[in-house]
Amino acid sequence: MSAQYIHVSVAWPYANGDLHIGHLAGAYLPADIFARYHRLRGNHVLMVSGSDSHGTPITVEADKRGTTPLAVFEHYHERFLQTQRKIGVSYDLFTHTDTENHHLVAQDIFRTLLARGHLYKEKQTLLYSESEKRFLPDRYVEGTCYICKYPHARGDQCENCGNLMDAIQLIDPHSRNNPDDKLIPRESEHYFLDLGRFTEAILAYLAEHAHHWRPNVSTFSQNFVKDGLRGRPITRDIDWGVQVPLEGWEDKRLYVWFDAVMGYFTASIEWAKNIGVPDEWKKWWYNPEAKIYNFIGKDNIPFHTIIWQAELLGIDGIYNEDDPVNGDIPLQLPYDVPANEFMNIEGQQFSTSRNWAVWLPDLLERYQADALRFYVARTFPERQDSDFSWEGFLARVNNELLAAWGNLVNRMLGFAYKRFDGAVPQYEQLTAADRDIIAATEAGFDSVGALLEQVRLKEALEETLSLARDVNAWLNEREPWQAIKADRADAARSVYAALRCIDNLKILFAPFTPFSSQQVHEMLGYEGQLFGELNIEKYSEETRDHLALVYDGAKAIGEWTASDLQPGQKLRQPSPLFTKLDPEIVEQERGNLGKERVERPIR
RNA sequence: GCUGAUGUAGCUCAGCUGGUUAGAGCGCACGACUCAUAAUCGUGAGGUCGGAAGUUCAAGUCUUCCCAUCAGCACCA
Repeated sequence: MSAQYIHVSVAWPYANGDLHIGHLAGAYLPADIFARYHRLRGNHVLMVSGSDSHGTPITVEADKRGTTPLAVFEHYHERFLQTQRKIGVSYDLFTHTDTENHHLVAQDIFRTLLARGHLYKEKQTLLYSESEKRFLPDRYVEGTCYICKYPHARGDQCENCGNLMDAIQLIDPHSRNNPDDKLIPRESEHYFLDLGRFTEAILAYLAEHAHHWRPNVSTFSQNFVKDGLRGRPITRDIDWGVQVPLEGWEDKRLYVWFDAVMGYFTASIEWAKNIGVPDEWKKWWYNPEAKIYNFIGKDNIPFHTIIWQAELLGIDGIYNEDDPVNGDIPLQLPYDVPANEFMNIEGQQFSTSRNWAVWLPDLLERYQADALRFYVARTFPERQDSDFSWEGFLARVNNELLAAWGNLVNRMLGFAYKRFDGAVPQYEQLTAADRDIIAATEAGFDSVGALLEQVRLKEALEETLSLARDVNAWLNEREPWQAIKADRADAARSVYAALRCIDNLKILFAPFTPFSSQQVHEMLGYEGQLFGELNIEKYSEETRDHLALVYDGAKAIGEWTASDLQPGQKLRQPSPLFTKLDPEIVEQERGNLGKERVERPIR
């Protein structure tokens, strides 16, 4: 089978605070496991994402700190790069939305949609601040709830009675920052994306794809369309964001949801520019054989199963009309949108305001990246919400990852190293049982691989773990530590078989726990890296520079194929793969929840 | 209010289109082993599958109602 083109589109985090366990569980880790699997398969993977620099969450945070949106997003963008590098999310490009490239492509998309009649103008009544000379976004507006008379209702929702509302419905609306600043309703003209025009095309798209989607995603999407697709405003009266590329619209910006989803596309284009082959992105976006997978959290489903598709349908052919060979190929829509549900923490919903959260930079100071990856992957909310608990973390890491896999590696590599002169044993002929266990782990390349291709990641990990247990069970039957006393040749056979199984398992585990697989690879005496390197690079555009996280796979030699371990190969001194966790961490970590957090520099 | 989802052993979860004594891992008990970070392996005890009714030769698996939890959407005030 020839190499496939796999695009891994990963949700863009708002750069207004650190990454937490929910980000990892919802999108980044599933995407990375999937991408690493395909990298091992030798497929052409393009995995992109970036920081969402725009949007009111950023400006709100900037106001709170008395600084600029630019400073806020650049601060967190850099922390995102460091954090994701440490936990090993292998983006080909993790950029942000405030690059020249993103602005220009987003504006081209706007113009294309406008030229083709997919946008319409409409007047909206919004709240205007005389003193600030601007329209205030809903989140900046406070007033008395027209339902329950609660005096501090927000412009988008009343915290007291929970009702959603339009800001103009508030009684006595005023600015949140300045209660004396009375707001007045004023008309403002905005562009809307005419989603209704795409209803038929979206229905056809869903009919074609939804059967292989997760049920929660496909049901939700179909209901969303059934409810009727209404136009959505794509411009706002703000000054932070992508400029609307029209004369007379200098005071307005593209609405953040509109420019953020196109990041998958704009980042692909940036990636191609960065590597010096400007058209390279078309191998995914204008290739009917390519498959685009969009990893997101459930809160974003309609944007990624309907609205993004509408945008793509609306710009079909963009940057490709003049291509003499591929000019007729349609722009590709996502093949699958494997959205995860939410990961709660110790039974409660995640919340930044209460600091009921588990922050990745803090975790990475104290725990191994692979231990976190393993536990989170083991409890992925693939079908329903799941729960992150410290007790669970302790149990899964100590009793599963360390006991079943780490210990298997440690016991046999240690045994071989000590008793067979630091080398893979030479052997005469394997027993049937030895051949069987090798074959069983080799079969994992098909069974685990099939699950990974279907994005059934939890099952894939469970299957892998179960193979490691099978090897432990077989080993207890074979007892090379007994055999070596009387029949060294027999011990050599079984130890060789064990090492070969470990060599297979190393690859099967690699998408989940890449760092420790690399360690096993080295302890087995191999050279080279299973995966490439993650680097933080600086890219310069005409008016500004930006940092990005970039995967360099040039030196990667890992392959999703069975081991061909050679007898006699020199081993390296083995050491334990995983650190055993002290049960005391459970109480300590629980104690941190809900308390104020101090952000520390990432080392 | 509407729509959707979830509720299965102490814990975390699997159980596709209904079909033999309801599964896994962890935890627990007992036993084996000692190469290994007291890790591993075997055996076992644990569930009237949220509740009630119904369809069926047969129901965690379908239908209805109810309870609980969660999410999305809408609307009137």
